[in-house]
Order: sequence, then C-alpha cells, then structure tokens
Amino acid sequence: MQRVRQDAIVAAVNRLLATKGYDAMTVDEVAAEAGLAKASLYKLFPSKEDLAGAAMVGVLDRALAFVDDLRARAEADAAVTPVDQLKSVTRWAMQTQLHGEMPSLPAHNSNLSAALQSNDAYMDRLISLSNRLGIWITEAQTGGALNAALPPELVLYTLFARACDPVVALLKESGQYTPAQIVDWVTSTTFDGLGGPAR
Amino acid sequence: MQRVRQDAIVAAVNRLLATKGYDAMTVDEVAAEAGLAKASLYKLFPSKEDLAGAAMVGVLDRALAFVDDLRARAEADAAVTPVDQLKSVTRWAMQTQLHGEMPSLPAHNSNLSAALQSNDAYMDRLISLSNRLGIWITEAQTGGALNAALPPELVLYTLFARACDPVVALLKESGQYTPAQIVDWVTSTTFDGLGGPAR
DNA sequence: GTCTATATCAAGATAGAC
DNA sequence: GTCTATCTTGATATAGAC
Repeated sequence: MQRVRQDAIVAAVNRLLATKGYDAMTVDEVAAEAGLAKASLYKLFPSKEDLAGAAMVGVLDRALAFVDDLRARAEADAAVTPVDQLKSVTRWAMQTQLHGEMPSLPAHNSNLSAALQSNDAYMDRLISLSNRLGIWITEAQTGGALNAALPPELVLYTLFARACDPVVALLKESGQYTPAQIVDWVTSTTFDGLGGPAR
Repeated sequence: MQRVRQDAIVAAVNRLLATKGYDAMTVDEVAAEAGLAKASLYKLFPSKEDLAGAAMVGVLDRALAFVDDLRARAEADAAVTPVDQLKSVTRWAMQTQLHGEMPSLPAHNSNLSAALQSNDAYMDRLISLSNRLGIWITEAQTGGALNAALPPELVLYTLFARACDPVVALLKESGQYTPAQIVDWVTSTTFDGLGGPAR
C-alpha cells in the first residue's frame, strides 16, 4: 500500500540523481516530485543518504536482473563468450545513462560513503554484482579476450566507472549523434581503446 | 608582492579540489590553509566559483606548458608521432592526479559551469589546449594510429575524462600498486582498451 | 589591507496539530 | 499518517573597526 508511495519517492530520487547529482538534489525537490510533504518523506527515509541508498539499491537490482538474464541466455547458447556478456552489461549501463536513469553519486563525500557502506541492502547487491562480473572477467582473461596483465579489480573498476562516464553525457548534449552511435563508440573505446580493434 | 599570497591561495584551492572536490571544499578551509582571514580572501577572489576558476587556470597553464614542451621535443625528433604525444599528455595528467594535484570539478553544477563559461582566462586556456590536442588527434587518425571512425570530439572528451578518472584514485586507495603501474595500466586501457593491444 | 564579528540564506531535519 | 510551520546548522558572503 505504502509501497506505491515508496516507489514514487525512489523513482524521483533516481531521476534527480541522474540529472542533477547528489549535492544539487534537495530533499524538498524529492518531496515535491513524489507528491508528499517533506515530513512524511522523512518518516519513510530518515536521511538524504538513505534516499540515495534506496536509489542505488534500485539500479543495482536492475543490473543484477539484467546479468541474470544474460546468464540464462548464455546457458542456452554456447557461442556467447564472457567478454560478450561484459560488453552487453556495459551497453545496458550506457543506455540507462542516456535515458537519464543512471543515478550518479559523488566520488568524494565521506558522509555518504560511510552511510552506504553501512547500508546492508546496498552492500549486498554491490558485492553480488561485483562477484558475478568478476567471474566473467577472469574467464575472459584466461580465454585471452581481455588483457590478462590487468588486475581483475582494475577491469571491474573500469566497468563501473564507464557506467557513469561523463563522455556519454557530453556526446548526448552535443546533440550531433544518435544514442546508438554513442553506445557503440563508448563501448568500443572501453574494450578496444581509442586506437580501435585489430591494429 | 600580493602575487605570493594569491599563489598560496590558488595552491590551497588546487590541493583541496584534488582531495575533497568542489562541494566539500569550504572557503573557510581555503583561508585557513592559505593563512589569511576569509574576508581578505574575498577581496582577492569575489566568490567560491572564482577560486575554482583560478585553480583551473593554473592546471590548464601547466598542461599547456607540458604540451608546448612536447612540441619542441617533437621538432627535434621526427620519430615522435602524434599518438605518442597524446599518450604523454595522458600520462602527465595521471601522474598529476596521483600526486593529488589534479583539481576536479563536479560535472553537475550549473552555477559553477556558468561562472566558468564566463571566465575569459579559463575559457581561453581551455580552448587553446583543446585546439592543440585536436591537431594531434586528427593527425593520429589520418595516420591510422587512432580509430578514424571516432569523432575527434569524442577522443578529446575521453582524454579530458581520463585525466580525472576515478579508477586512478580507486587503484591508489587500494594500496596494492605502484604509481608507475597505475599510470601504465590506465594509459594502456585508454588507448588499447581492456582487451589489450594487438589481439 | 587585514582582521573580527556578523548578516544571510539554503537545506537537512523535526515538532506538533489534525 | 500527513501536513504546516519551524528549528538548526553550516557555509557563502559582507560590514565595519583598526
């Protein structure tokens, strides 16, 4: 019953985090967008950090669902390689960003970081996603599709970083390119570099 | 005479922007670090945005000096290619970041963006740097060292984005790698991708 | 020209009526 | 359970003495 209202709040937070970022987002805006008074909102989410955490749980759940779907497809089709799956996830993240649905948090905010790290729902999902991607990363490295000289950790960080790459937003704002082009190009630079494949 | 004091302020801002970011940096901190009262600081820099602008002018000047130095060396050595020079600039940016001297500004802050875009000193240097890198980019693309299918604009944005890539900070914080390794790896992923060169 | 002290304001959070 | 109205705080910016 209240679930509907919570979802409206989380959706508003997600959109505001994606467009304005955490610092520029105010709790007043969230309340206004979700259509309830700020005091009511604070009964459901005791702090701004909790709002951010809920939005991140939402996007991580969507990512995990996408990953699970990829795993199911791969079981049915042996031709799908781990690196293909990593590319699919990357493309999904960029499409999400282009749709204005990828919440992005500031790298430098110790209060927020601390709150997130003690948010079990968030940490569980972050670890789950990291583990599942980690399996594909090491498989791709042993198979030679990803550079085995790189620490798997670096590959994981890079994929997370590209999910909110400012380059995507800059290209979108320029208005000169289609979403499909942007996704293709940024995915290509992530896996093949600026030099391009097969030089 | 006052130049010394201004430099102390800009150095403090640069360090604070590199470590805490724009939003977490307070003018009180800047005044404390630079060793003067906040009111005195406001006589020299009328707003927080002006402080950020001055720090950005500083780092852009250092980048331009580095680029000019590269150009001089290339004239003396015909074996240096445009893509080598772009890699050198990228490595310089990452080293600067690892030393805690790369100021980073939030992508989403309309007040700050507006202030910077009407800051002539900042815009002049940004455009100069973009132009000089743009020359190397198109040369490298026609020479086949960079993927010619990518818009030059995308390559430029990517290089600027990598200069403050959060992956560098994450690897540094993990404490497991040397600065040289981090610079090598992140430069390699930028130009050759996660797949690595010559697959 | 520099500082102390203060104004001002935006935003996170809460009290208390209904 | 929801809202209006308010508290509180932290940070930008300024007034005015010396």
